[in-house]
Amino acid sequence: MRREIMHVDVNNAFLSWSAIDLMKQGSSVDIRLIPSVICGDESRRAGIILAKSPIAKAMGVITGETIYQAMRKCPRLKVYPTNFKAYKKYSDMLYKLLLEYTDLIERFSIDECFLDMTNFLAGNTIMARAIEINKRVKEELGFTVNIGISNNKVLAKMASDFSKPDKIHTLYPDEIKDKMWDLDVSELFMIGRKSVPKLKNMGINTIGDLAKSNESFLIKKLGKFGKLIWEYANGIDNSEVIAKREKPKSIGNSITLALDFTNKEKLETILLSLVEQVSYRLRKEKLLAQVACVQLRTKDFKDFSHQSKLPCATSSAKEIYKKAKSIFDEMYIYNIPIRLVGFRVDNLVSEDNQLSFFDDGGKNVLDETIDGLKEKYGYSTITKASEIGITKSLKID
DNA sequence: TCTGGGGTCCTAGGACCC
DNA sequence: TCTGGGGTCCTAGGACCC
Repeated sequence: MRREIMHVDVNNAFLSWSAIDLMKQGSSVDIRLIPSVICGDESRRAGIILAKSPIAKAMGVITGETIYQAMRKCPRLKVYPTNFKAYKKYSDMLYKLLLEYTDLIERFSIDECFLDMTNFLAGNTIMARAIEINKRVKEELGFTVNIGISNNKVLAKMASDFSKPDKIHTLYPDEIKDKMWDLDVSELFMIGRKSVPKLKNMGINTIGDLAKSNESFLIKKLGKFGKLIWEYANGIDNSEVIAKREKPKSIGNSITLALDFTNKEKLETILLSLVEQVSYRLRKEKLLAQVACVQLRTKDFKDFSHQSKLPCATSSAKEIYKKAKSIFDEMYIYNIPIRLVGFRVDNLVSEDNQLSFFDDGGKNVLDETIDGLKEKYGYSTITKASEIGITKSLKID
């Protein structure tokens, strides 16, 4: 059956949302209209550009570069911090509005949704619906969206990426050749930095070249990924719009340190703090972890990670830290400056699945008490000694 | 004063078993 | 002291997305 799929993409989400929020707080400038960027915290060495205004863009500022590079291109640049609380709020407002049009919405990221409209059009055309959504978002929420329309997700997503902002585009199968095949192959969803040179070496420059290339040759060269991108280039995608959020498959946190650390005890303290954060999130999701994974990044940007199975599925900070510490001991190399420490848990299983087999799933009273307080007063209110230690060492050292 | 943080999925190689 | 092939599990690393 032919599906009716829409992809809704907020134009310049972080910058637009920050702009609206700043004005709501009394600012008289609309930062969308001046040379401005949203940027991570430079003092924490996270100073990279996350969004830029049209004027900043015109001056050559690009997403992902450092604030230092951006300032050289555009010295008058106004820099604003991220405000994820506000972003979440506007994202939820958009989602709520979209729910008036269909029950089948997949929140693909904070600023993108897929809508399956197939059984929700009630005699209207999907284009009429898109026009209405576009208008209402602008008028009621104060920002603009691009909407892509087609019969599957990948085509709808490609369509929403055509000219911006505040536009509606279709990309039906009979339009693929005209609208998509002339684009550079790097524009195709899932083709990133590393794949472009590989494809160019094979003489594949445009999406059309990819579509017309030999599928088995691509599979031989790139495996499953080759099949996937060949299908995308030909507009083939049978994946469903998934409305309800599934449980996460892994949970992790990482931190770039304000300074490179070589000291083992300090790194361990940071690791403990990450384990506490991660295990808290794990318990909130009512999940248990079976694998622990420690990630380190050196001063010169070499990443390495080690993982190991936990003796039994657990969400206890103490149990998990025991494993994390032993993994770290085995990885730690004396005197190598470390830039980033990360910790994640993997192979997650649901608490209730597990409890029938193990009496307590490694639960512990201290974790539960702390979680209760965190729920009541917010995450930062109560911290174990290790977390306080962290804040201090990050600031003082 | 180079280069964030949160995820998912895939692959390759080694260990181990039959 | 040398040898095959299949299967599964585990780990490290790397690609992609936003």
